[in-house]
Amino acid sequence: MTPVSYSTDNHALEIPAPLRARADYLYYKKAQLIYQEGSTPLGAYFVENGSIKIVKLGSSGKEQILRIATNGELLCLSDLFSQCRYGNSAKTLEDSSLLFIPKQDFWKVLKEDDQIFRSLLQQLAQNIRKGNEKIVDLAYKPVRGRLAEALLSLDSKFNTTSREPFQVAMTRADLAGYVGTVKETVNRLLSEFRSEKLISTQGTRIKISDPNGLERISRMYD
Amino acid sequence: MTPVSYSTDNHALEIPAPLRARADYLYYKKAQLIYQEGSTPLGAYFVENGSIKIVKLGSSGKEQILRIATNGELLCLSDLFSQCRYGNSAKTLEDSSLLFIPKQDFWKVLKEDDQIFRSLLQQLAQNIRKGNEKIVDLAYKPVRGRLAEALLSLDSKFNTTSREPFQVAMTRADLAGYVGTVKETVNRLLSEFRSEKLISTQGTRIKISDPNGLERISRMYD
DNA sequence: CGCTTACAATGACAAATGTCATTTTTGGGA
DNA sequence: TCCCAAAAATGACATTTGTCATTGTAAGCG
Repeated sequence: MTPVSYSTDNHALEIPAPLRARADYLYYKKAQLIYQEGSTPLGAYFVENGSIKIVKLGSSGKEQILRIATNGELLCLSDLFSQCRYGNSAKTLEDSSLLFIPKQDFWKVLKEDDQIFRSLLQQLAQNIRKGNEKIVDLAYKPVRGRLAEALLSLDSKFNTTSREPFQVAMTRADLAGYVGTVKETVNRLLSEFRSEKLISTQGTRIKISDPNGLERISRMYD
Repeated sequence: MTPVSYSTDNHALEIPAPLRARADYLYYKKAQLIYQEGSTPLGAYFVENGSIKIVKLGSSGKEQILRIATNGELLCLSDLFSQCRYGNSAKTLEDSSLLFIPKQDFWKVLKEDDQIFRSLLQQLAQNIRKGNEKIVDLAYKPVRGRLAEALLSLDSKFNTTSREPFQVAMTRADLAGYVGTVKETVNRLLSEFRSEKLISTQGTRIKISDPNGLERISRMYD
């Protein structure tokens, strides 16, 4: 089995065998806290299965979702490198299983296997790049555009294979946290999108009917 | 009342000798482009002297300042790690001198000197952390709060030693790009701050009269 | 020394978005 | 199946912020 072919995107990352070998399995139920901002990192977490939101609390307790990690992704890498306390928290969006590798073992593997080290660095650099794009979007793209973009990116992140309706374990409040707004605004804009035939919704589920239309809205302000 | 202590890091980072040994000296005049988003990284840049803005273009050509690098800081580290094109551009804010280390030499040193590697990783992790804080601020803190915060952090970044009036080579447009707004809004808010006796201005210069007041405004929305 | 250009400052206005309050819908257990 | 709590949806309203237009000011250069 050939390991490590980390493409620049987030589809089906493989967890390197040497790390997997030293890992413990952890199971979390939906909406559980994995680690919390301010506490001390004890090791690295890989997402084996499920989805995790990486969040940071903003003004008056609103949570901003920094990113969403799915299968194969590594959490809290930068915190391990920085030797500091956690700079953010991680919570499950749905029932999930993770791999946990204690700090020492983690560093040991990285020391021994330059290949893995490099690929993790690349994952880190990729996160930075995404983060920078998020900054620019937040600074200059209106909520409407950000929401359109978010729907597309979430859809591609979660509906990798199936053509099923967009189904994510995210409430409107989560969506708001992801986009950087409040849930009322999300609802209002989703209503607009609905009447513009860009999406349809049934309960929590959101189905994208016109990806090109959303794409256009998202790019309208670039 | 607890004394104000905004941002405690950046005391004079030293450029590691092994890197310095292999570096070329580059001199840039004010407002010059050092590298541009989309082009291929050839090596690493250290700021020897001066100040650099790391920017990314947003909607309708507005530029968002991702961070400002001063003495001892390394530019474009994540781009070197990611093996991708530059994800942002760097421009001087004032006449500056930089050290340039070609990619190969850079990696060589990192391979040989674990100490340096670690410290650069830490610098990178620190940037990520700052970036995440920027994301949360942009998402949830009003411009007024962000501007107050920016004035304090810029003051501490540039006026490390002297008690001189805040003097940065930044126009109001730069300030707007740093905070994530437009220059008119910056001007309006600076006027407010002025009439609230928090700052005073003479031309481009901004002097902070009441750091605690600004601090309070900045934290008002946390 | 004045000219010219870039920048700062301000006002009027419209649009986007947040807040608060209320109603409707949904989905999971008793 | 019904009921209830949680979530979605919507409306009214205030505020913040961006846009456009104009004026005032400062700084560099011949």
